[in-house]
Amino acid sequence: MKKPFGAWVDFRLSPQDCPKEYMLALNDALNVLTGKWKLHVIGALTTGKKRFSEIERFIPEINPRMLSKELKELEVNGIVSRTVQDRSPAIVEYELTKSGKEIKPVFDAMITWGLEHRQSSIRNGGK
Amino acid sequence: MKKPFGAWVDFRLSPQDCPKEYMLALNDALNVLTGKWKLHVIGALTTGKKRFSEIERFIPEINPRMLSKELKELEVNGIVSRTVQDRSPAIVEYELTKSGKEIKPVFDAMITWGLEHRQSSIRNGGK
DNA sequence: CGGTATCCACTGCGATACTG
DNA sequence: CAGTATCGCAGTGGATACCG
Repeated sequence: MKKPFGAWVDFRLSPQDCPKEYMLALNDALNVLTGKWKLHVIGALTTGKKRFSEIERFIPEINPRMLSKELKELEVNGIVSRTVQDRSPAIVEYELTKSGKEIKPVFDAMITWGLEHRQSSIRNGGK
Repeated sequence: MKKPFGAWVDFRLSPQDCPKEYMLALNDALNVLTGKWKLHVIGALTTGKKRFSEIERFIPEINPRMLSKELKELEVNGIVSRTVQDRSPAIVEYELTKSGKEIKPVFDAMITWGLEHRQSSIRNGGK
């Protein structure tokens, strides 16, 4: 962590001489983002704490099985927290953790790249 | 594109009122990175232009079918370029395109987040 | 050398129905 | 309300063999 990893280009990702921790970190980030609904779920929670059914309404096309699965994965990965309020009908609330909120710069980088990339794809007449 | 997208938190990702282009950009970025070997292939090519068999040696566990497939996808997505030198035994070389090289900040953001996230996971005794 | 072809296992995801 | 159970299918990826 001490040395800033200035250049990606300076190291190889595979297999021997690649900084293991960077690959792990990269994979962590990727794991958080893969799966059809992760982005949507995180997006839903960026507007604040929500209950299961609220998220469902936020992402109309998702089915409860998938939502449950994605939430569980995000929870295991420390991106969202799940809290149960023991009222008469129990209330379950999901919320982004600190890590979950801090993922924003990653999205921003992806969006920046994606927009620029789209532009150059168009310029090249490319697909 | 004019307005910098300062805050992710300011918009919802799903479904109606999310800036479509951001979602598209985000998905573009994600598409480039998903698949078991994409990261490795890009990593291999960050150290420069390489031939098919060189990449294979760089990623020993990959099989030719997968390498071929991943390279084709990366090519279609404008991340790598493929050039054939018409020597007697034809030489095929793969190289990162401009877009391919420019993806570095995305990786850096992911690594930064991943490293920090790992730290806080440990602090919380979590995982 | 730079790939394809074939086959097969595993998994992601959707649809639908059901439960404490 | 907040999920789980079951099924089924399409897509991903591995192993191995083969080709110009």
